[in-house]
Amino acid sequence: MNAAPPMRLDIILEALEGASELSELQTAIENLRDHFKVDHMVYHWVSGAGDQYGCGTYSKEWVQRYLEKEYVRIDPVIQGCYQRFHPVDWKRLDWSTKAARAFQQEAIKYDIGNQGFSVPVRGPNGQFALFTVSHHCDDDVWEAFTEAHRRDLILIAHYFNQKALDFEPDRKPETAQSLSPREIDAITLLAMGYSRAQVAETLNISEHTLRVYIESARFKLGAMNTVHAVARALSRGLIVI
Amino acid sequence: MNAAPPMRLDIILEALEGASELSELQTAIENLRDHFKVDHMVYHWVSGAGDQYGCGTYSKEWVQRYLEKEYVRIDPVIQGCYQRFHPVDWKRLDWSTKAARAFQQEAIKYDIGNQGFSVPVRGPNGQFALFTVSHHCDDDVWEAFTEAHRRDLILIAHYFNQKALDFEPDRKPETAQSLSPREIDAITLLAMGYSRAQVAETLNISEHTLRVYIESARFKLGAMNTVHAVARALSRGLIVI
DNA sequence: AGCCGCCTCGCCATTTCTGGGGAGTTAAAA
DNA sequence: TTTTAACTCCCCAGAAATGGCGAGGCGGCT
Repeated sequence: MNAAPPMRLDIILEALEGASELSELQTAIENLRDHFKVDHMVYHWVSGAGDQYGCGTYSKEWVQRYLEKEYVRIDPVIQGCYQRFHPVDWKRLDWSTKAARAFQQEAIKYDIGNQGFSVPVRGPNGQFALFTVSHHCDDDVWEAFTEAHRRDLILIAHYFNQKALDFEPDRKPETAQSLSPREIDAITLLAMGYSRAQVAETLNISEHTLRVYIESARFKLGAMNTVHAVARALSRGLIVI
Repeated sequence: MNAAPPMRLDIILEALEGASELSELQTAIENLRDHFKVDHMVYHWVSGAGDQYGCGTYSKEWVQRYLEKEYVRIDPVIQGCYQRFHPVDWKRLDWSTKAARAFQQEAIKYDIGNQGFSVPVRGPNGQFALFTVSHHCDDDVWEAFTEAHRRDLILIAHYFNQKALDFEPDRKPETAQSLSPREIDAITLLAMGYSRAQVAETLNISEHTLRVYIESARFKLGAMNTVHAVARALSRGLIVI
C-alpha cells in the first residue's frame, strides 16, 4: 500500500522514547505495524472502572462497538492476560464460553484477524495494560512470527506503557497517600477474611484501636466503607494477599 | 579475575529462558554479572507479607543483615521502585530520611557499590520484584553504562520474573470457580464502595435477592465474609475496579 | 422430561460495623 | 524546639450485615 519502505525498528523505538504527545504514540504504533507487516497493533490501558484508553490501528467501528458493548468484561484476552505475566497467544486462552465465542466471531468480522498475541504490562497502583499484535494468517506462520519477535514486543509494550503513564498524571497524586504499617496490617488481615475482633486479637491491640486504623486508612484511600478501602488498597497494590 | 571470557548475552538469555531449576537462575545471574562487568546483579522478589525471595551476587552477610533488620521497610530502592514504572538510577531516589542514609552507608560498607540501577517488575495479583545492577564507579561512567544497557536490563528483569513466577506454584492453582454475571455485578459494586442497599437499588433488585448473590459468591470463592469475597474476587482478577 | 444453575422475592433475630465524641505517649521531622 | 505523624485506649447509640429459614419461574443441558 505505502510507497515508503517500513522504518527501521530502532528508529521507531527512539521516536517512541522521545515522544511528548499522544499523537506521536499513534504515529509510532502505525509505523510499528508497517515494520512488522501485521494487520493490527494496539496498546490498550484497561482502567478498571470501565474507562479505557489506548491507541492502535483497529477500526473506529470496532473500538466503538467494543466500548459500547463493554466487551472488556468478556474479552478472554483481557481476562487471560490479567492472570498472567507471560505474553500469550490468543489460541491459548479460554474461548469456551458462549459469550467469548460470539465475541471472537464478531471481532473477525471487524477484520481483527484470526491470530493474536498480547503482552500484559503492569504499572504502580495496580495499573494494567495490554499490548497486542493481531494478524490474519496460518498457525505456523504466526508461531514463527511470535517466536521471532517476542523480545521486541515485550520491550515495545514496556515503552508504550511508560509513555502512557507519563501522559496520564491522574495516577500520581494518589500515590502520595500511602498507608502506615499498622494500617497495612489491619487492611491486609481484613482482606484475608478476619473479622474486626479477630484482627484486633491478631495484632494484639484493642478493637477500638483497630477501628482508628481502619478509619484512617479509609480516609487516606478515599473509601466510603471498609469493603471499599480493602478493594482500593488491593487494586493499588498497597496490600497483597 | 576469571580466565574464561564473559559469555555472549544471547546465550545467557537462552539458558535463562530454558531454565527449569532455581540453581540455573543463580548461574545465569553470575554469568550476566561477568558479561556486563559489574560488581553485583540481583533479582529480588518482594512479597508484601514480608517474606522475600531472590537470587544474586550480594554477599551472604549482607543478605542476612538485610533480612534481619527488615531493611525492605526502609530501603529507598524498594520504596521508590514500588511507585514507579521506569527503571531508576539510585541517585534519583529519595535518600533524605535519616534511616535511609544510615542504610546507604551500611550497604556501601558491605561492598554493594556506590552506584545502582533498578528495574521494577510486576506480575499478576500485585506481585512485585526488582532487578538490580550495582557497581563501584564514577557518575559519568555509570550513566553511560545504564544508557547503553537499559533495554537489555529491562528484558533480563522480565525473564527473571517470568522464571520466578514459574517456579512459584502458590500463585497458580487458583481453582477458577467463576461467578455468575449477577454475582459479578454485586461484588463489583460492593468493591466500588456501595452499601448493600445502594447495590440493590442500582441493580434494580430487592436487597434480599442481592444477599443471595453475595452469599453464593462468598461460597464459590471460599470466603468467610463480604470483605474476604471482594478481596478474593479482586486478586483472582474476576472483577476489575 | 428431569436436573441443575441462575434469577427473583420474603421474614426474624443476632452479630458486627460505623459515626460521633475524647486523650495520652513516643519518635521522627521541620 | 515545636510540630507532625503514628500508635494506643475508651464510651455509646444507631445503621448495616449476617445466618438460617422457605418459595417460585426461566432456560439450558442430558
